[in-house]
Amino acid sequence: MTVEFLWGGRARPTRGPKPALTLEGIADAGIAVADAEGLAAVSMQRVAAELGYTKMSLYRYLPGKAELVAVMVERAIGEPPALAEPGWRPALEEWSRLLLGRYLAHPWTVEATVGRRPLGPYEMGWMECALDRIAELPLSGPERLDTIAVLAGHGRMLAQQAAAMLGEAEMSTAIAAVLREHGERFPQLTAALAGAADGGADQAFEYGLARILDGVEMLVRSRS
Amino acid sequence: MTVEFLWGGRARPTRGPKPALTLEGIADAGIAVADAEGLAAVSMQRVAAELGYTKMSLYRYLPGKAELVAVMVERAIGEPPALAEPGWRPALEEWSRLLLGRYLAHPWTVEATVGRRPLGPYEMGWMECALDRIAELPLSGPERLDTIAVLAGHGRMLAQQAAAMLGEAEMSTAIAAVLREHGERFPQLTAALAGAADGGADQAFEYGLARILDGVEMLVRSRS
DNA sequence: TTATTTCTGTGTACGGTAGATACAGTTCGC
DNA sequence: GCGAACTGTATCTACCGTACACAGAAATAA
Repeated sequence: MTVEFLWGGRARPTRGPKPALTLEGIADAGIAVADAEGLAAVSMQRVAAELGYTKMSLYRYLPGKAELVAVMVERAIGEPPALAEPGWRPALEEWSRLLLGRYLAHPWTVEATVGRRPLGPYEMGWMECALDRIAELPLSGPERLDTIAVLAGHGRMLAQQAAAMLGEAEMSTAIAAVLREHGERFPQLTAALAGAADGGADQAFEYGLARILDGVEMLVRSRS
Repeated sequence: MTVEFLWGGRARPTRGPKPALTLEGIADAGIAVADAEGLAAVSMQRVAAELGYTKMSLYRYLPGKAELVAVMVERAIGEPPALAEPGWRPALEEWSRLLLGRYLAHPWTVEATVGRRPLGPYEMGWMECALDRIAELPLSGPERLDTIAVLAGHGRMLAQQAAAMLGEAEMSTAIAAVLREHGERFPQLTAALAGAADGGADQAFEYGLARILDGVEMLVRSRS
């Protein structure tokens, strides 16, 4: 259902009144709501109201809410990039940072893409353009897939973490508040957090990215 | 709100009738529903019906649904393990595999733990016990935190991926079906998937785990 | 031109959700 | 025994997604 909607071309009928809305416009309205108030605030009613129409009119453009969210995700992630960096490692770094940027620009995309769901053309395009840059490495097909999956997962995790801190004061405030009271039960956690207050999320992303790519580079070197 | 509920002790009042339910029993009923039919099937009504009570009676034990899910997650993740393996790397491997096991046993926990939310005692205990095993490494506090965050994120990603394949035939069926039609647009993806059909998720998890820990080991060695 | 067909947006209705509130019954401390 | 405190229940509001019937608009066929 959703997969046909994402991949199938939608032919405009010739008869009848001109449609007042467009699929893209509806999705953009949904994205605006999600950006401002979170994915939970996105309802048919809300999106339709944002456009000045009734919720039922949206069903002329989409089969249901699942498809709305799917299209929103596709447009939020956007077209896959043209990677400028030469060499597989800088290219993967660039790819990872660009993907993180998309996630950070629309933090709700992480929430919207958990669980079983079909991928859209853009999302597949992102995978394709990363795989293209590591095609020549001495890695098997599954290994290449797993490599970019780990990188994408790392970006998702960090975007989620960054979004959690966004509305809050400093670091993951909930943790801090709890540690102030139960710190003695978690000495290592307390100690590790004491040395924080630096770059935060940016630092964390680059640290993980470097470790993952170091690991990939080790494997590649061992096979050359 | 949720954080006080997870961390604050609940004192039983002395007067009045005996409670017919327990918080643990309610959470377990919720877990049973989520295991069998997914997190979406968990509603106050459904959980109460499972116990033979009306939904409003649950509000005597929990402030709301958010707290129910939080308690469900805590019980599903369970007590942090006592890591048997000696040495930091085998210990982290054990920790990662155990965590993945918990996620796989209750796939909805991944879905239930996206976005900003307070951590419970068990979840913090998992972090603590991993941090304890890498406390002596030449890594800064944030680096130690980021290390286990990357590992946890990898486990989450894989559990999610495994859950997506669970109800389906072979590999991520949606991708396969799409590639059958639009394969020429994604040559690298097609090629990479052609060499699959092996261990699948298990293989993918071990691959990523090895790469990440290789990267950490490189960093540790470079500082010794 | 008129009639017909097809599509648009809307109004209504239904079953589901979370939760507030008011209430009747039970059980303890005094 | 009595009153206070607590239990579970019934009722109510406010949403949610969406199925369906319908009036009006636009393009085609007559």
